[in-house]
Amino acid sequence: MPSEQEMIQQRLDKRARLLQAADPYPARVRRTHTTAAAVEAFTAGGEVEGATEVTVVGRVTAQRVMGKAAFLDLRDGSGRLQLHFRRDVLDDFEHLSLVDLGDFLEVTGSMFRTRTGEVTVGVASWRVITKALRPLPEKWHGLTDTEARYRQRYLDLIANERSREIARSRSIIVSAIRQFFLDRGFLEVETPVLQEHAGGAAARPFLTHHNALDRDLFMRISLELHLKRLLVGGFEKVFEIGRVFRNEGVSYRHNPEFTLLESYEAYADYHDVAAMVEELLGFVAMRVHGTTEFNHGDVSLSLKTPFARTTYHGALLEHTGIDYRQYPTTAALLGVARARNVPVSDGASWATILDGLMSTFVEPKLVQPTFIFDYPTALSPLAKKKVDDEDTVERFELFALGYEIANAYSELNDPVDQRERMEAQSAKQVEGDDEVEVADEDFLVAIEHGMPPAGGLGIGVDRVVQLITGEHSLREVILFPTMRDRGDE
RNA sequence: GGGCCCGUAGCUCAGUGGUCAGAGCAGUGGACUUUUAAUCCAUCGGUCCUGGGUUCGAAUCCCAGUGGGCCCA
Repeated sequence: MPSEQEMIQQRLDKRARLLQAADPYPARVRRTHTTAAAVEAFTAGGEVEGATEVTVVGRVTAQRVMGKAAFLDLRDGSGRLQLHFRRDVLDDFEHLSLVDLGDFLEVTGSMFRTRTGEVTVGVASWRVITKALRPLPEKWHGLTDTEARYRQRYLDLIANERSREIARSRSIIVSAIRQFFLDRGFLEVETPVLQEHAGGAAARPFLTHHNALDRDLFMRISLELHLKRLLVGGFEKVFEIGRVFRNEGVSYRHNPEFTLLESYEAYADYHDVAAMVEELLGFVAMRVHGTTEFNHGDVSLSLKTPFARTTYHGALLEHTGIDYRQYPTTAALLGVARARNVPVSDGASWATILDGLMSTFVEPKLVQPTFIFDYPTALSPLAKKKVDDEDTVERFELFALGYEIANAYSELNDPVDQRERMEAQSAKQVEGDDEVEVADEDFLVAIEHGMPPAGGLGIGVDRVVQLITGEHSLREVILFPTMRDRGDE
């Protein structure tokens, strides 16, 4: 019999023996203090031995048994507290042999300080409130196997304080973002995940099927087109924090589902949005770090306003010497890319090649937060063209630590222009490029009713968490990242 | 997409062609009434990721696959 099975069987036997005395999984437990509050109450009360009675609950994380006495460590959400069991005090002392690391206990007793100085509960009564059947990771080295940490995140959270800290930071970040927008009078909304067309971005969607309607539906790849419908409907400031799904590879940089924030503000333009993004990131950093300047390893990052600003054309010129306007045809630009050893897939469009140059030579250099303004029209079918230059649109992206954090436009609201550009994208799809914007007739009809001028914003929330926590891998900031099949079950 | 590294007990890891694959922690049995990585004695526990191949002999070498990580694009 495999040893893991043996250990489980031993614990099942203990569970059965516990059951003879009392249910080791009671529905109701008593708790007068968290472990942190118990220590606090003891010290606040002048550390008088026997004066502070507490009932605490938590998980057993260590056992030091010495014949007629035992010390156990109990951990709850607030911290850790030592328990002291004595045979001369407890008539059920022998039942401690039925307790394993990982079990949950409810313990009542009075606080004292041991001669080695540790605040401890002298246990007067106790019971098991959850019997665990499987062993936890090793107490000293914990769980380091990356794969196990992702696949069994609960074990990672038990074993690694850093993982708990990232999860807490993420929660603070998301609630800070929400508060930031609510404070500015934005309305938080929820729009459909299941859509007839997966629009608003260029990405492969997931396809699913509605049985009752006998109809194929796509999972959304962005929030954009429905939020814009709400601008048509008269809301002036809306935002959504939502999960989107892109049917692409998995790696430390990409997860097929990720969290996107989008906001739309009527009567604002992309410069207004840029100013708001600066404030937003500073606000979030203050909430987590208490400062806008912090270090990640040897990189010191400043989210202090204002961020650096450059243009798409200027940034590419600066980092590569390439003036892309000199290469207006696909063939010409392809020659430039090949000369620089940038791999280009067959049939790549002019816009795709240009994007490849940017992501190869410019983006990795952008460590401190940097706005890149004014993108080529061909890359941005939903952004408004510049007044004096129809090959360029009012769009910026924000980069930091070498990756994209935010993307924003002065939103295209001319329905005629919008229709032409969506149809041009659809034509590319017919040519075989499956990562293009899809024409959404229902959306076009909506904006034909009139969508006010607006500034729109998209921010990858997972990326913001990476930026603020300094985590290199997306899989560290997503609690349950998508993993491949282990293939053994 | 390409390159490199890794996968051995529940966990953390040794073991680079030669007896029956090891240690620590965890588990089990014993000693121990202020320990805290408790200590001491004894002991159980293995699909060496999977499948092929080379060899008298493979955890170890080779090939393929698979899962993970890192780097490059």
